[in-house]
Formats: sequence, structure tokens, C-alpha cells
Amino acid sequence: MSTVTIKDVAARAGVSPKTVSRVINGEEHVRPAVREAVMKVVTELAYRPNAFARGLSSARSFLVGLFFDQPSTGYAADLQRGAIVRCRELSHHLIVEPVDRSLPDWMAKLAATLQELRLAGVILTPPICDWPDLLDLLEEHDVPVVRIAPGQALERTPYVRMDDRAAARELTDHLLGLGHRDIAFIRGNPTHSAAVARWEGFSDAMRAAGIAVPARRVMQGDFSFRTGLAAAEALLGSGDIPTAIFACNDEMALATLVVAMRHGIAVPQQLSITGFDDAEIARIAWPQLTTVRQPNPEMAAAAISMLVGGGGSAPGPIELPYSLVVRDSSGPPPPQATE
Amino acid sequence: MSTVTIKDVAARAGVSPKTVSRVINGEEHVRPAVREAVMKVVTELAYRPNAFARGLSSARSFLVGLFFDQPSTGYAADLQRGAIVRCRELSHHLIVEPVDRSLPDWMAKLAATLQELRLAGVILTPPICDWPDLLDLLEEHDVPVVRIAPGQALERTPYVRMDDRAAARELTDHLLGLGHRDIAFIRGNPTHSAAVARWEGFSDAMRAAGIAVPARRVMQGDFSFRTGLAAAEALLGSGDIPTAIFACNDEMALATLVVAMRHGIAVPQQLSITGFDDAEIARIAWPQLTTVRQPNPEMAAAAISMLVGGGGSAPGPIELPYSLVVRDSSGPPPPQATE
DNA sequence: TCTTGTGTTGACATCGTTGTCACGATCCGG
DNA sequence: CCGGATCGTGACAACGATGTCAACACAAGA
Repeated sequence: MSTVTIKDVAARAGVSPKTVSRVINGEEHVRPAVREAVMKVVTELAYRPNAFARGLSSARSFLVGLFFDQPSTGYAADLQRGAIVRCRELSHHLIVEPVDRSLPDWMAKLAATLQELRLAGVILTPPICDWPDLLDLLEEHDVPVVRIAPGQALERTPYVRMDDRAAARELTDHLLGLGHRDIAFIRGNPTHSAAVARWEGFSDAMRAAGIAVPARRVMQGDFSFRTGLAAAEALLGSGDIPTAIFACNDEMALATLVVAMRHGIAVPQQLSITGFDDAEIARIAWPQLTTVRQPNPEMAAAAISMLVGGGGSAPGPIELPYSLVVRDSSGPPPPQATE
Repeated sequence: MSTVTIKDVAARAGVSPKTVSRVINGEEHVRPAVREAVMKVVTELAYRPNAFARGLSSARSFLVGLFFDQPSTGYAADLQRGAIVRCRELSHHLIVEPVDRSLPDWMAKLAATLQELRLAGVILTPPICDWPDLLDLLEEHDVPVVRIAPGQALERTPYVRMDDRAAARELTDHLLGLGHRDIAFIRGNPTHSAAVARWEGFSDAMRAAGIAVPARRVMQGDFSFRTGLAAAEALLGSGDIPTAIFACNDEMALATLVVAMRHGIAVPQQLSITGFDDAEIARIAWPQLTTVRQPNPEMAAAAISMLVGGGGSAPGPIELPYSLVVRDSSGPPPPQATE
């Protein structure tokens, strides 16, 4: 397979390389007849422009970066899936880069990457989307950025998010509607802004219902299964248990489910549990978790579109709709608990 | 941030660009004094060579492709994590590409990608590592390939694997050692060669122990939770249940766990369950799953090294060690079941 | 008919780096 | 002390595309 270059196409079509360039880039000022002739040759020779040459001569790179904190969770995988699909649609490619703040020279490493690969844009996921120094670095390098679910400095870049607060309120209302009054809450990693928003939504709903939430009903987790276990143990270990637990994500909800099971507490008969994210495990769990579906792949896809399709000027923020997913882990509170 | 080029470095160091190029590429024939002087300037100016220019002028691209079938599973995420880390160590970048055979023009799409981005190499994961037409395509494009856990045509490319068969044998021996005689098996997706190897390892061990495995104790799954549920239901739905179930991966083992729970079968007291992979869910499950740890990140990292560090000639195949992880889902069979 | 303008095209330089090759300096053995 | 090998270095031309600008064709208006 000797490589087909733009010259080959040009020669065969009887035009100059520049004209071929115009055709493949969809520029105007090419007669329809010529355009067609060139396209025909492009197809015949299966010509594909070399991305390196393009990147060198123009500024474009056809490479979009997806920057991660920990690239292993299901959340990240969801985002990645959505991003890849849209990238392919727009004939770009996705470069996945870990951003590891524990490394002393992480900024330098990242700067090196940015200078080596002039990325067409970068998508920042939580929680790194809220690191000011990272935003500074990217700004300094003139890299277009779209953030997913940012919590701070919303004016700094375009972003895609969902309304975590409203979703949490709605989920809480669901529990309240079932008759629950004694609802505990397991908070997520406070550096993730979504964790804060969810807490606020929960608080909103409880306040609106005129129910106070005592401190002993609020536990701190960090979104991990492990901390979920600890929090749930604290909530369910004594005789004084709530009738429902709102965990800030599915993983901690699952942990709560496991702890409930260990203690012989029936879900949802004695205890309702709700998660957040609609991760795969929410469906795998038994009973299946009532949760909020986050449009993760869609958010990532939208972010790619903003970066690549949007042209030069980045458009404003986008908010995507969530949806409540009521499954089997939530139900009415046990009769004796109703006051 | 105006860009620093090799010329700037050369000018400041009082040498030609070519010499700078030699230094940053670690070529010989440069006097130590000059080398140091250049390196000093490189550091001062924070110079990083432009990957596009490098890719254009040499053949190298510093981009490694990780090709996936379904990029969403935990298995894939493990591989990706290992690959990314090693890429970074070798100052390369990872491009993740889905290979979707359901698209009619998937070959053309992939060929386009290969021609646009002259990848330094490609890692093929199961099950696509066993697609002959994909291997043909890559060979045609002269792209170095390393496969992970391939099952067929082992002579075609270098590869990294673990001994699934031996691991399955060992895991089966663990169950046999606990006293189990009536062990059921849930097979994995037959297009994954690992599924076949695990079945063979299981068969080996059972045969060696002189125990016949009746057909009703063998179920077909495809590695998915869903098929695991169906298989487990078939095995546990009747009164005639085995004392142990060997599921071909953790996801199906988890499904089995769920089905057992629904039927009120205690694990491991009445039924032992073992998985395979040591996925995250194996630790999350309750009881935690006895399983085999696959060195997935390590395999991916090794693959990257073979591709990038190995230079021109690809080295031979590598086999990485697995390890048995005995947790809480396996135990001795119930007394009455012992013959 | 001569401008002027608009649309179409190609020549040429350029992006930043590396491959090739030639040149001078240094080293060695005879 | 000389000739050839080796080492260190730089000039120059790629690599494959696109940006710039000039040239040309042709239509419309003066």
C-alpha cells in the first residue's frame, strides 16, 4: 500500500493540489464539475489526507483530548463512549490523557502534551474541570475547552451540564411522596460540585416539606463504594434507622444495599435506597436501584460538537435533561414508621 | 505563548537545527559538551518538538491505537488504564478507536483512520484480536500490532496473554480441594478464545479428578450479566442444584449470586460461586467473589512496550502470571451433599 | 470598448522536523 | 608524515498538506 497523496489525486484529476485541498475541505470557489471530478478520483484512489501534514500546515489537528482524573470508573467510561462516537461522526479522534495531580510535575507534563499535540480542543470532566490552575494552563495554551458538569467559574468556558440540584429535589420528592419523613443522606466527594448540588437539592425538598434533617442522618462519603459502606454502617448499625437513604451516587447506594442485607434489613420493605447516575450497577443490583439517569454519553457528545462543530466561537452553555428512574429499591415506608 | 521551535533552540545554542534534533532524539555523534548545551536551552525555553512535524518528516507518529469492540466494560477500562500509563512513560499518546462490525463500512472507516493517522502501533483486544479480516487490514497498512489474549493465528503477530486454561484448572482444583464434586459451569462468549480456554481448563481438572460433568450442569452464557442470570436460573431454578458454580467471568458470577439470593440459597454455605477476571464488582459483591486475577493493566502496558519500546523488530509473545484470589463466595459444600 | 468586479485556479512559500549527504576535523596505522 | 577511516556537524531537500497571492476567465456596468 504505497501512500496516496494529494499530488496523486491532483495529477489524476488534472488539477492542482490546491484545488484538491479545496474540494476535500469543502471550500467554495470550485466549479461543480471540477469538484465532482476530484471527488471521483478521491474515491477511486481511496485518498485520505494525512492528518500530520494537515496539522502542520494549518492549525487544526483533528485530535480532541479527553482529560481524566481517574480513567477507570463507569462514569468516565460512559463519557468516553459518547465522546468517541461523536468524534468519529465528525472525523476527529479522541486522545485520552490522565491528569494526575499527585505527580509533582503534572502541569509541566500536560503543558508538554499540549505543545506536542496541538489539540483541537479539550474536554474536562469532574472533578478536574474545577481546577483553576488547569484552566489557566489551557487558557495560556489557547486550547478551546468545554467542561462537563463544572461547579465553579462557570463564566470561564462553555460547558455541558445537567441540573443536579433539581434532579436531587425531584428524587427526594419521590421519597416524600411515598410517605417517607425520616430520610438520611450520604454525601459525595465535596470537591465534585455535583455532590454539593445534590445535597442542596435534597435540602431544598426537605425544607419545602417542612422536615428538619438532623446531623446524625447526614454522612460524608466520597462517591466510592468503600466510603459508602462506612456511611451506611453508621446509619444502619444502631437500632435507630431511617426509613429511606438517599445516596449521592449509585456506587454508595449499592454499598448501602449490601450493608442493609448484612443487617437483615429488607429493601424496600423496611428501607428505601436511592442512588444517582444510573450506572450499570444500578441495574445489576438486586433489587434494582431507583436512581437518576444522567445523560453522560449525550453530554460528552454535546461537548465534542461544541468543540469541533462549533467553529471558532464557542457557543454558550448547554443543559441536558435528566430523568428519574424508579425501580425496585424504593417503596413506601414500613407502617410502624409512619407518624 | 508564541511557539518555541527547533530553530529557536538552535539559534540560542549556537548550533544547527539538525544537531538539536539529534540531541532530543538521543542520537549519537554529538559531543557531550554540545549535547549538554542544547539540553540546557531546551529546558530554558521549555521546548517540545511538534508531533505533527515529527510525524510528517519521519514515519513515527507517537500515537498508539487501542482498538475496542465495546469500550464500556470494566475489562476494557482496565486495559486502557494500563496502556495509558505506559504510553505516558514512553511519551506516546493513546488513541481509542471503536471497531464496530455492525457498520457496513467498518473496514473502510478503519482504513481511513489508519491512513490519516500513521499510528506507531495498534493494540487489539478480545474479541476483535481474532478477526482475520482486521488482521489482514492492519497488515496491509504495515501497522505493527500486538494482540492481547488472542486465541487464533498466534503466529501472525506478537501478543500478550495469560494462561487461562491453567488458571481455570487451578480454580477448579480449589473447588475440588474444598470437597466439591457437583460443579456446574457457565460458559462465556464462544467467540472469545479465553472462554474456550477456561472451559478446557475446567474440563482438564474435572477429568483429572475422575468426575464426569453432565450436560445439564453446563450452561452457555456470553459474559454478560443478562445471560448469567438466565444460566443461573436454569441451574438453580429446580430442586436439583449443584454445590458449586464456576462462572466464566465475574459479571456472570455476580448474576449467579443474585439468582441464588432470590432463591434463598446461602452463599457459600449451600452454594459456592467463583468468577474470573477479578473485576471491580468482584470486590463490591457480597459475599466477595473468589476469582482469578487477570493482569489486565499489566498486559496492556506490556503490549505498549512491545510496540513502542521494542524498536523495529517486534519481540515474541509474552505470558504474564495470573493469581488465584480466594474470597468469601467459595467454601466447603454442605455436609448432606458430600457423597 | 474599456473598466471593474467576481469567481476560479494554480504557483509558491510555508508549517517544524528529520533523512541524506557532504564537508572538515580528528584519529589511527604504516 | 601521509592516507584513509571515523567522528561531528550543518546545508538542503524532503514529508504532505494549506495560506497567500497573483493570474486568468468571464460577466456586468460605464
